[in-house]
Amino acid sequence: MEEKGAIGVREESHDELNLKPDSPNHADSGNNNKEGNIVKLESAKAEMGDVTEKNARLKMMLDRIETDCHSLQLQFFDILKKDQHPKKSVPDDDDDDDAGEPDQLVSLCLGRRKSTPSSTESRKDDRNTRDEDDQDWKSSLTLGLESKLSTEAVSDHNTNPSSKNSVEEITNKEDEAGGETWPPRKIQRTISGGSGDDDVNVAKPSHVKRARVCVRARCDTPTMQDGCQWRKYGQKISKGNPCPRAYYRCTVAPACPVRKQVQRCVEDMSILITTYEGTHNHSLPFTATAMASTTSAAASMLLSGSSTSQSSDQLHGSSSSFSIYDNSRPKHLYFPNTTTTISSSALLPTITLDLTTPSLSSTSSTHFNKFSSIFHSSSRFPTSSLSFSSGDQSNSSLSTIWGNNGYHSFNNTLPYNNQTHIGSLSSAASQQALTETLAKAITSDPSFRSVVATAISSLVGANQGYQQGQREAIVQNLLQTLASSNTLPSQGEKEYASSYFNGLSMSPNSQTRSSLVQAAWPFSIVNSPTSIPPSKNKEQNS
DNA sequence: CGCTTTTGACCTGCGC
DNA sequence: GCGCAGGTCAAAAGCG
Repeated sequence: MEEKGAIGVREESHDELNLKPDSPNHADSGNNNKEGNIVKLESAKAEMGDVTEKNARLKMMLDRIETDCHSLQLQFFDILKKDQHPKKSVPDDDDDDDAGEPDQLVSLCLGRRKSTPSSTESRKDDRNTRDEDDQDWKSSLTLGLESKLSTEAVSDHNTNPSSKNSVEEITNKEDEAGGETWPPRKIQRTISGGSGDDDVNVAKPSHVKRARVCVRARCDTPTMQDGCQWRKYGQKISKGNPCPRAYYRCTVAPACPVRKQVQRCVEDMSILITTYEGTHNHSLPFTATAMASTTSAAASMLLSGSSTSQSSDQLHGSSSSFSIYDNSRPKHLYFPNTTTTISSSALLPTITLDLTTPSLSSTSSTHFNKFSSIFHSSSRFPTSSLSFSSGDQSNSSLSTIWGNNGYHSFNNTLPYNNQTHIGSLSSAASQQALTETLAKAITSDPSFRSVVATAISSLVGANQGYQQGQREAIVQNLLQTLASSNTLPSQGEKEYASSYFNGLSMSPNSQTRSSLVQAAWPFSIVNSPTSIPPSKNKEQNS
């Protein structure tokens, strides 16, 4: 983790400090310098002691966090397991979830449910090779920020070896498989069974190579500005939508395998549906990492959710994680008012982040109102419901995080997922409860942490004009504070966290933005200090 | 001239 | 097997 890295750096600096008195400059200086250096040495020693102490504390905290994380995952899994047995249907589950699909929908609702086109794209799959698919799918579920995922998913790794696939590993896999960073044809042949092709045999047969993250957002421009450079390589009119679907590939690096599809929503032309696919094999500018981390977090939620299948295959045995393959009733985590849908159109599992909820258009709404999700899955991947819906009465622990009105939970409303409870607690109590719950979620789920970090980062950058370093520091401090509130329940820290969210939400700038989506989400990078000049974004011209 | 976009052709998978 | 739809390729055109 980052703390470990910091520790290493600090220790190195100690060695340097110890050597300094022997430097030539030191020898040439007089008594004053000598005394000064002695003082410096003393202060350095004192600092060293401080740092050592801090390191020890950090290590202890890290251990605690990991322990808590593991136990929370176990608890979470138990809860989900219990939920499997009772009634199957979720009261407020929309028809679009269940109507057309055989009972294998995954509803991972992070807020208000909304029907999304992707749900209609879902297809069936009753393949016998599900176990292999599971592994391949999982190995493909990381998108974007490799460092984040690889470091933050430590707890995941502890319980789920299959989730260890970092982006690099995935990229290497792809490279090994075909010598190409993106061999779609080969993949397709592999997926389809590919019995005939010799060169395909290198790759393990599977029909899933990566996850897709679909982002629905209101956007006036032809494409969303996510900080990356894209080159359009195709355009198609898809059935049922008069608006053409444009195909882009990342051009930041020559061999970057990441692609995206952009299409207007047929129901609301102001909504842009962007589907990201693949993993960047290069470093990204901060503006791009915001989106990358968002998509990677979403994908990694999918990853963590699928980390242990409870399907009949029992491939991965038992573990502390839940599985979206699990043919159980919907599981609920909760993000306010962003609709996230997991589906499996064609060959790829897809998560849809819907940022177009009604609250988006309200200038009085808070940022986190735009951050709700539904994970909705269907079809091809025998899946269980993993729902973050606010309306479900049987939510998991994480579903208590955001509250029905999203960020309002941070802002003096009840942090309960259950709608019927909204507003039934006093603000102080709700803030405290919320903060504790949030802390648990952050410490227990690296993916969630990543999502929160991304959201906060975007808010900080967009609304307060911080530079990148400041932004990252703020985010880390905030997350650390929130995480600490779970194990070190300082009221001051909790208040800080709550007030911080209040501050973010009440930023006057955010309400004057022409696009609330952009102000509230990584897309706000357009106006952030580190954003890429418009001229760089060729996609604008598409 | 080099890069990007456009666009028709082609390939593949799926459903009937 | 056939047709349809999604996705990609690659030559031609456009642009700075």
